[in-house]
Amino acid sequence: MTVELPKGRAPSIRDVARLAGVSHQTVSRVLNNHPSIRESTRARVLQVMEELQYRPNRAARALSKGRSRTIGVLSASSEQYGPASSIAAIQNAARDAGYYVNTANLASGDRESIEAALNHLMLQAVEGIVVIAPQVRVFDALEQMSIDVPYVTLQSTGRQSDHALSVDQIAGARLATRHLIDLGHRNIYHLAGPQDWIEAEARMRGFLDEMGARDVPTTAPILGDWTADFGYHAGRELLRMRDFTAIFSSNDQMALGLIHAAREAGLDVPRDLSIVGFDDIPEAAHFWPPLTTVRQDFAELGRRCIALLLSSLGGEAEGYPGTIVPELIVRSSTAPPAF
Amino acid sequence: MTVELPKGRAPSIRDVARLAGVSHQTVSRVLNNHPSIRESTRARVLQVMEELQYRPNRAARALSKGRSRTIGVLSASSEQYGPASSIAAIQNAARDAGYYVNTANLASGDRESIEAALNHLMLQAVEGIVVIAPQVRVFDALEQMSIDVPYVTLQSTGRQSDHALSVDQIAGARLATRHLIDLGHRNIYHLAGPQDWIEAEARMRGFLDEMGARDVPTTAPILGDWTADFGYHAGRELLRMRDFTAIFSSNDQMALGLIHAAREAGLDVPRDLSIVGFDDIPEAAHFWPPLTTVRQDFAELGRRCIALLLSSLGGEAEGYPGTIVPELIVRSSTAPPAF
DNA sequence: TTCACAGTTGTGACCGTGCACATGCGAGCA
DNA sequence: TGCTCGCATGTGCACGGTCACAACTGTGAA
Repeated sequence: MTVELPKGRAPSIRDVARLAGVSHQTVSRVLNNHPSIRESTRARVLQVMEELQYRPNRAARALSKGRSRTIGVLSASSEQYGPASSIAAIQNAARDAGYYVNTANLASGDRESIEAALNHLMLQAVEGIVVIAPQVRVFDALEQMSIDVPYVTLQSTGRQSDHALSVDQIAGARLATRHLIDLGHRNIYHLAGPQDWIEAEARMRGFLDEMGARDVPTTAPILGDWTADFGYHAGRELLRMRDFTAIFSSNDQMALGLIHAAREAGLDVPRDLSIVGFDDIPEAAHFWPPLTTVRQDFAELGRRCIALLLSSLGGEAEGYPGTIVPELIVRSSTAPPAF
Repeated sequence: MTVELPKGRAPSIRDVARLAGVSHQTVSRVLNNHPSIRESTRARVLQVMEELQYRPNRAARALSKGRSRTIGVLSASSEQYGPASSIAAIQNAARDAGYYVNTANLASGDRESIEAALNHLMLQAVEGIVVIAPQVRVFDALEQMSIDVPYVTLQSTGRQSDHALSVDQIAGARLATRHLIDLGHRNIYHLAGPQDWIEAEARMRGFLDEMGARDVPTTAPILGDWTADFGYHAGRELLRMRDFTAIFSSNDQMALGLIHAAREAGLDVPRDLSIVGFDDIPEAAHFWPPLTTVRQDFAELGRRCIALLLSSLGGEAEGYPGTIVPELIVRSSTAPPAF
């Protein structure tokens, strides 16, 4: 027996209902696992759904329930390993929780671009926003546009503690700095990330805290842009005066550029110069020399991020997971200073 | 004067209509830039929208028009530079065209995982799908699930020419191979990508074509998994018998691993061993030695991909852009063989 | 004057789903 | 028997847009 298919459109619950000999509401109940459905009825409905290749219409559901089940991700430099990993993890976690994810990329860091991206997300009626970007400016924009969906960022911000995931970037940076100090270094530079990225700020804070705690004098951190190119050029500048024996770089890519510059200047890493990175990208173990760095679990970060956002969406407020502490991975780019 | 806001819900076109003293249909026409609207009416409506902070409801629009304006991206290894760059470009291009993008990540390459991802996308009523994954299996799944939305992949597949973007990966691979042959190498290995990735296959084909055209005998390519780790381990295996003087790696990460293995074995790159990569990731210029590689314009790829998909969606079938030819970037990881 | 016509605006139905409420039915109990 | 109660199911409407069609206006030509 062939079923009569509706002409152009996709089958709706009413089509299913008609063929199963029930009301559309019964079909809806089957879809939503309502308890009071006779088993035989449920089976019949499910069978018709199968025959018709029925798929619920998300737009209709969203319209009727007033909820989009969509989470927005506002991201910058999403082609880099760290952000990309987090985004992937966020998408997986959201999908497991029955949510959809929409990503808006920042063309640049200016207000106009941020507003465009936020508008794009708001037009889709996202229920929450995850920020992976220069958060300071984004937060300003969020407030100024009077956007009232909950938002979350991957790093703690200090001023927005409710929205923050407490990944202890500061502890990670202290770990890296302590490692250098313990090796005997006293003249240590810090190559930081862009100014208003929270990660960059937290890592810088960790560096300064540890240096202060150990009474090691510091120089002003250099603000970079996360790229290997920047690390290379900054390295060339720095190496004009060799008044340091170690550098703590705010991410692995810039560390790679630094190593490149050091080698070009005829220095051996780690004999003449120790370098520590941050992130532990998969390539870091294969740099030459293999990079000592601080491992971040980006995937776990993404998962917790979604957990936090969902609990903030009024869902099951499951116990808030504790702080993630990054881990120092010692490889071969660090050694005691040569005197 | 304060406007009377509707209580809980967001304002709808009917709220705007009431306050502007027009019908809801007139508001709709303003939204859709209908030509026959008196300028004064349009201005009044726009002003009320501004006052009410009105935002159109995407779900309602999608429901009534029967179009979701959403494109799905099916992606694997989306945390790697190449895929991540393409995804970002796709998102930007789609946004510019007024589309939304939803990404589904493949947990693994098995059929179950692919079907779950495709289901996720279909539940959102995506109008088209971009595939950045082991396409062979995904295409099988697409056919078997009788999914009838148009789909596109970043690379030409041979058998699915309608859905393909003709980026000449083969030409890129030939460029790399030719470079090695021209330097004088005759014993060249190829470290390929995973078996059913179209990119991997195309690059392998280019390698074999060029070797054949120059009458250089070849050995069977080694199938890798795109990671630096794999390149490292494959390199250690290969270097047990040093019956080659050059390797063409299917991407830059594996090339990095190869260099690592070569150095550990006491070989100098490029004096004892020449290595060519593929992609030109931003870090490739800072490897040691800086990597000779084939540059792909991932962003352009993403843009054209969306252009193709949109034209396939029946939109403005704008002239199909020509083939992108990758470019060989010669750095310091290649040299004539030492005899 | 009358009519055709273009420009501008309004009316009501419809898209697919979920909710509130109503209804039918059988079991348990006084 | 009559009543209550809980399960299983049905009816009608709301959600916020768009579409088809109707209606009203003013203008120019016959």
